[in-house]
Amino acid sequence: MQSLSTEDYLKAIYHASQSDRGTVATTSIANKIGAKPSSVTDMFKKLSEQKLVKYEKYQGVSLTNEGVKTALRIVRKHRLWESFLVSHLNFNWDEVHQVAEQLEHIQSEKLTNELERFLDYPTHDPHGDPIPNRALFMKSYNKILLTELPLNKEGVCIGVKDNSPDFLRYLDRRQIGIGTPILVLHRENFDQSLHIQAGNSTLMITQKTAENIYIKP
Amino acid sequence: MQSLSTEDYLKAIYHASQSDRGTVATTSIANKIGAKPSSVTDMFKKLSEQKLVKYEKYQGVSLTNEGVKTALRIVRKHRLWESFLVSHLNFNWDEVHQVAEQLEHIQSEKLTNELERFLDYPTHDPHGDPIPNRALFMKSYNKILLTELPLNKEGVCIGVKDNSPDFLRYLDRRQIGIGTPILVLHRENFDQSLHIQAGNSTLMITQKTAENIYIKP
DNA sequence: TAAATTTTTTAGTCTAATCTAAATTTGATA
DNA sequence: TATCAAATTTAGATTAGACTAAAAAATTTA
Ligand SMILES: [Mn+2]
Ligand SMILES: [Mn+2]
Ligand SMILES: [Mn+2]
Ligand SMILES: [Mn+2]
Repeated sequence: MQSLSTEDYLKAIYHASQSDRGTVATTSIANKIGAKPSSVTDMFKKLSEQKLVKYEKYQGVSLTNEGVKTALRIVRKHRLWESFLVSHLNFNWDEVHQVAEQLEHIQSEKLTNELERFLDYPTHDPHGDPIPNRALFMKSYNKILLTELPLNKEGVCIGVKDNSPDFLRYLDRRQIGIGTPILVLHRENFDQSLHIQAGNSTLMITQKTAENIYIKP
Repeated sequence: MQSLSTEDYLKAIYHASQSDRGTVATTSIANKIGAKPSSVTDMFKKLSEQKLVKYEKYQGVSLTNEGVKTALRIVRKHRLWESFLVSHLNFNWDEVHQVAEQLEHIQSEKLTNELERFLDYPTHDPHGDPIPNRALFMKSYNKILLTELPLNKEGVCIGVKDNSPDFLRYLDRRQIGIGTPILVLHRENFDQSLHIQAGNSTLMITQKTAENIYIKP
């Protein structure tokens, strides 16, 4: 049984190794967790003793199989709770993360599995991220960034890379959400900004926005 | 904002002062919490500094108004979650306490209030205990112990005093639950055991059982 | 490749929450 | 009311998780 803190570290390492592929650096976790690098080093040692990560001084960490499983159990709970908050408790997708950050630590297999059943076995959370099933398996669609969608080829928004409330509320105001059909009408060469059709409306978005939106082509 | 531990102490003090009326002794909390008396003394001092309890050396503690409010906010969450687990997640009433013990610490007013709305503003939890509303007000029925129910006077089970899984499962086997109509057919003078009619079946229960069942006369 | 910079670790400190053992106070008993 | 037992507090130690400051290693730059 892990402490709340070690669970957050494992999850952070898991997410970091998804994007970085391979070993994860001390500072990258320090930034994610909001702790000092020296604290992260301490935790790396602790996790290493528990055989949840492989750690070599100055070389960063990587999750062991057991570490991945533990991380995925947290991710599963996090995303199931986010789904519940949106589907039944009137939360908006920009409000759920903070609360799920706490709920993900509740220890009860029965609770997790019954929640999953109650939600009718959802496969993706409100941000379009895949939810590991009971066996910790998840299938993600193959997806591209909106920056990669060819001109005049219809796509559908299926997720976001940046989960910050600021970005999510910005998308709300632009009426872009999961499921919104999107068409790139024009790509401005000068600054890579895009004119797109999102649902019924035509609008302009910056490159930075486009590279945080996932598209099913 | 309180730590998980201080919240559990406040709740324990609240419950103890409900039954004991007045100040609460160090050992009584030590037993409830499962800690040593010396640890409890330390916590009493901390809570006293935060003005959540009134504490005088060797004289025990009593909650301040602010302490009562804080305790009731925890109790509210505990009982709402218990209700949710039973009504939507297929938990039995003997399984919910342990999980609610964790869920009660989740910090989100919106979550609590939306959960309450989702459950349609329940007034009592699965054990028959009253749920404080948003204003922390709760009205409890007036109730008596089954030991006090007069012979041949119809009553209804509306709660239990002992919430332990052992007792609750025992009641399940006897088909006694919240709402079960109960009639005392005979009281044995020798050992105060009772012959009762519970729902459709007639059965014998000990005094100890009877004094843990609340009845609406 | 040597120097400078950045990253990471070590050493030492702090706080919250716990404990044990010893001292103190209270309250009951003789 | 003096004595004793029980309850409570104090003193001192421990553990997890964090921090700062300084040292060491790795990496980048000149
Ligand atoms: Mn978390
Ligand atoms: Mn999410
Ligand atoms: Mn609790
Ligand atoms: Mn209850």
